[in-house]
Amino acid sequence: MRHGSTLKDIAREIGVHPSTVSRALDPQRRAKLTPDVIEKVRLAAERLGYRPNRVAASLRTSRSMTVGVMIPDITNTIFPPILRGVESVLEPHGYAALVVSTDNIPEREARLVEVLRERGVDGIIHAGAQRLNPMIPRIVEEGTPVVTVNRRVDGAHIPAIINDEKGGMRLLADHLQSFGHQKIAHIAGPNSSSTGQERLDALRLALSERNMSLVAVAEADRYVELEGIRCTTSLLNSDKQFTAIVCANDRLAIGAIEALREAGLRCPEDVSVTGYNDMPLIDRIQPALTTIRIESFATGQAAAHALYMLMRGDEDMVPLETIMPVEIVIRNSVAKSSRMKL
Amino acid sequence: MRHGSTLKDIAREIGVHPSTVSRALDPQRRAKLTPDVIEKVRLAAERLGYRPNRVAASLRTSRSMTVGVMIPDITNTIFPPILRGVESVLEPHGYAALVVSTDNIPEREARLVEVLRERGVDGIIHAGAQRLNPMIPRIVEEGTPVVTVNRRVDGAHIPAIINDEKGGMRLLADHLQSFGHQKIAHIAGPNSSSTGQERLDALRLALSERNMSLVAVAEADRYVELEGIRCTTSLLNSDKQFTAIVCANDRLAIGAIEALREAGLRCPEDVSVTGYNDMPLIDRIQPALTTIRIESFATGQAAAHALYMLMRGDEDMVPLETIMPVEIVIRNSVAKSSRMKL
DNA sequence: GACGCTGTTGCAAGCGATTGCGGCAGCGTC
DNA sequence: GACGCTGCCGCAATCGCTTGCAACAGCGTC
Repeated sequence: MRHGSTLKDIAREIGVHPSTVSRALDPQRRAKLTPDVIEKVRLAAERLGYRPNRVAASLRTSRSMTVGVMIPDITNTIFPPILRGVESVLEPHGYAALVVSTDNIPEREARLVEVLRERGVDGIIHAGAQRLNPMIPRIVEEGTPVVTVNRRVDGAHIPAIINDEKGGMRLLADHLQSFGHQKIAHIAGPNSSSTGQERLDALRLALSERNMSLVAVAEADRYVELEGIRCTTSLLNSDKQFTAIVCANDRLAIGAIEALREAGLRCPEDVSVTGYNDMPLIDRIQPALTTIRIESFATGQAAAHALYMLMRGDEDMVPLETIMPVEIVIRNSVAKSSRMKL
Repeated sequence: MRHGSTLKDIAREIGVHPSTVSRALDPQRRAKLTPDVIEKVRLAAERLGYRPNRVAASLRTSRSMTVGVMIPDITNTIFPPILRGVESVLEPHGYAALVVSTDNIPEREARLVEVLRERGVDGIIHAGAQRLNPMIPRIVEEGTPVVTVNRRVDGAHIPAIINDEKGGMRLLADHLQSFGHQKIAHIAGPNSSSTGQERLDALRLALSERNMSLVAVAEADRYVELEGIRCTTSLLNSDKQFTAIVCANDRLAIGAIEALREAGLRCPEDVSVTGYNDMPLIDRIQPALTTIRIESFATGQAAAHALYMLMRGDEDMVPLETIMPVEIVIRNSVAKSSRMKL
């Protein structure tokens, strides 16, 4: 007796058929009923403490009113705002979110997709960071709407919400150029991640547009400070000359700054460093990091909105790709460099 | 035809009754069947790409194998690890998590509880920060197991997972004392939050045990840097003398350090500051903050474990209160103070 | 007053899985 | 050879809700 009462109870109580109660309780169909009946149902429902059983409704309608949200690691600061964004648009429409962590492990991801589908989610928001995942198109083929964030799926027409990486790198390039930087090094994200590859490409483009040169690239294995340190020392030990390091994300930049310090170099006086994402507290470190702010919350909203359209069947209303604007946040990690030959 | 095939399909395929298929697929009841049948079912299930419909199972068994996780704001860095911890123990048992954000708004919280119960969650983990919430005991009375984290519910016997605030404040007091601090100021969290009140009480106790004195307390309205600044300036403008400020959390401490700087005071040379929680990147600010590390991941695990026991009906196996250990992380925000009269 | 029309409610068939109970083989025992 | 027991499987009800269709009441119209 977990559930106090059912439609049948209410029906018996006021002497109507359960189907009538069902209709009376649904704002959509309610219109077709006598106000008197509606009112009686409402009263009885309240009196009995009726709580609709969505599980039963789901079985009948095969719509669960829940969506799956797949996130590599909620501990990564860019994801919580995305989740909030998703929630903020879906919850008012009556959807709840089943949240799972993939850790970017393909097998785990595959299993979690099963978990979600067994539970009958009406749609999935996939915030994975991996570049290729053949599983996603399969889900779509089987009939579950999917929207991805931060990554495009080649070939399949799956709506993707992505950040304007090109724009971000252009902003950074402009800013660096305005301080006279010409020779840039880059610490790229793992190339298994979509952002890693895309940001590298975007940087290349932005620099070449401005006649600046990308003199060296080091690839991080993971987006962590330690890798930022490793890559920076390897960059420093190479014979390449550069006056600024553009990092694929903020944590890498933190590592870069630390490695520079350990090497006896000052940031930004000797070499400038830029980050990406504008994570919380990144404005409090020394030097405060100049970085690109991405609108994670808005990204989550956009993804949810797109998914909602898909779930309603308005497929043609959702663009295959929506590019979220980014902005540069100028702080103190970029300056003229003592290494520049004037 | 969202779902490819059902138990009935498999049954028809190999000429047995659906109930037999159901049993063959369940590791529990499988034992009672002929290996031959089990194998045929397994094969047919695989061939047809059978995916169990948990919604139907839930309706029948009234167990949804999902739990609700209520979090004030996932954007707050202490919560993501808790969520991961919860997931890490519940997921292996076949549970998925419905995650909702309460924002600490009572009405919203009430509505979300409805949302969760309509969806038939088997249990709820409530990581609220509010102190009193009469709704929680009601849920329990209605038969849904609940475990709270970070807060006790007076009166009701609802298992709570809480951090060892007393221990944390003692560690801080010891550390401060070892540097000669005697007169301590405190920036407390909002008194509507359970941690706010408990940490204040714990600090009081720890200081009195050591013959140190709490000379002033300022209460923050919210756990944000701005409030840390406001409280610190108000503390500074009072006529109280103190050499250290113990803050109820790290963000408040960041504000405190900033306010000190603005007031021309140095941290830690003039006044020491301590934080609480050990949030990410807090070790990178200037000065690196000495704080208390709470084990959020383990807390989530403990909560999930307790809830699991409750859901299994082993109520007597779960303690009403489990206190998670904390540790002090000593960095550079505490030192001897120039304000001490030697 | 009969007819048709409109509008409101009842009917019943499911959605897909679970499960207590009963049936019925097959075997051993006397 | 009959009986009983064990073990495997089938039967059918059920969980609570939705929904196309049928029924029927009430009304207006001729």
